[in-house]
Amino acid sequence: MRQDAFDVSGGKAAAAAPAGRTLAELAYEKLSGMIRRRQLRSGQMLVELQLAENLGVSRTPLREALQRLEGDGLLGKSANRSYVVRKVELEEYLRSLKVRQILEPEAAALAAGHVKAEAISSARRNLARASNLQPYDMLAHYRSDDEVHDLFIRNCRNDVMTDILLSLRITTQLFEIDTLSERLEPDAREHERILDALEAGDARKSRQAVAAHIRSLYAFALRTIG
Amino acid sequence: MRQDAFDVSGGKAAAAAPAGRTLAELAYEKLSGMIRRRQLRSGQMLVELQLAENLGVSRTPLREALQRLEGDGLLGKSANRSYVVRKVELEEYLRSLKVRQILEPEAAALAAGHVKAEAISSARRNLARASNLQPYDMLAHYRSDDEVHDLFIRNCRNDVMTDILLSLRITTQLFEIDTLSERLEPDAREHERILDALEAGDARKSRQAVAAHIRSLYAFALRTIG
DNA sequence: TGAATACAATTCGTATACAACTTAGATCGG
DNA sequence: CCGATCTAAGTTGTATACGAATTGTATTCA
Repeated sequence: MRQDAFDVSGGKAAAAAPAGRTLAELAYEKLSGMIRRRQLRSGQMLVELQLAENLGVSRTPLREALQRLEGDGLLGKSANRSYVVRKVELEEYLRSLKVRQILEPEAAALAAGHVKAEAISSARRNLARASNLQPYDMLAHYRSDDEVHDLFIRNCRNDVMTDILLSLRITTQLFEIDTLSERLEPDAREHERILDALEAGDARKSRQAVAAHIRSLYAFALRTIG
Repeated sequence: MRQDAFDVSGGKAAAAAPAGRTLAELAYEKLSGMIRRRQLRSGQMLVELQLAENLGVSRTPLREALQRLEGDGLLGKSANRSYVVRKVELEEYLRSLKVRQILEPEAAALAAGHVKAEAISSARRNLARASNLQPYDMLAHYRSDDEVHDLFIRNCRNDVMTDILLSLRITTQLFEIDTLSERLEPDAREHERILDALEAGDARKSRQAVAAHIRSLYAFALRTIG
């Protein structure tokens, strides 16, 4: 009656759950994907009963999913207490970029020399593919972006830093920028430099390449919108 | 029928809620306090029905509170699917210190010159009081610690950074260290240097003082436990 | 015609009942 | 005496019913 990872007190113990995944988890994953794929637009109000019927679950597990999504920063609450897809304004986007500017270069430096060559070449392939897609495909752009940043975010060997950087990327993706296609070319160029540095296992160059990339994002946002 | 901060689509709109605070929020606050005050020990398993009766609410709002607390990192889930008070091991503590070592000095530099003199002197008073308490009072130690760090965490004028640093402090406080009383004297000394730098509005000195403090924490943890 | 008020509909918050599942303990067989 | 299996108790997951509060609309009166 002892658990694996937790030792101290505790009472009797027990359990319960429908075999594999719970409906709440399922709803969470579906909604998370819908938001990221822009099937639910920023600012859109979510009505629980309606959404529940749509997903084929009752309100209880749906609400659990909504609460988790709020915690992740994907949803917010309107004055009505209704959930809404969070809208990230320029100000918050810039602030989160400032934090990323501090952390991500360090993560890249820590990851240098610890990224599998296979993962790097995969990122290179998808980067080239996304760059050449006609017409411009925003989702492919985001996917490639994720893949590159994930390389050092997930390989910096510091779980705490990884979690923080992953959640910061949510903010980034929730920020809707209608001139995003203009970032395709500079992103590709800067990402390649990052991949080169990681591949070489050069911490200093990795740090520098990521720093330059984020500075570039910051300047672009200011120039285009601010 | 338009909300304040959210513009896009949305449907009709509506609302509902028991006047002031909801039971879920109330339960959240109570539990959060109980964990921080160590009334619920790390690793302790929480039984929903039991806890609900204890707090005088039904399982539904209680579960909402538990889910939020899990999102905050205060609770985890055991293999039983039961919630447990999260146990932070040395490894995670050190990792979170590494991240703090990167971010907090920057936060302090950003906050320098923007902290109200009144807040600083209050922190100084409570610091002195906590240092002289006989016998050693862990909770007072933590409270004073919070007050000092909050000074620059909440005044760095970057919400995103503030939220991240606040959640990192949860990890810190969940890490149970039985020789914490030995930190009383060094903490006091280092905190005073931080307060001096903030009071002078000197960004460089603030950054340096915070960096030194966190290095000291790191070294202490390694020396005492590792 | 305009404004104020009453009403109805919609929505979230909460309690509760039930189902699914796990574990502990007892019982039975070898 | 040891092991396996069955049973019962306890816990979480889910559905649903009801209550409370807000908002949009209609109605009425000046």
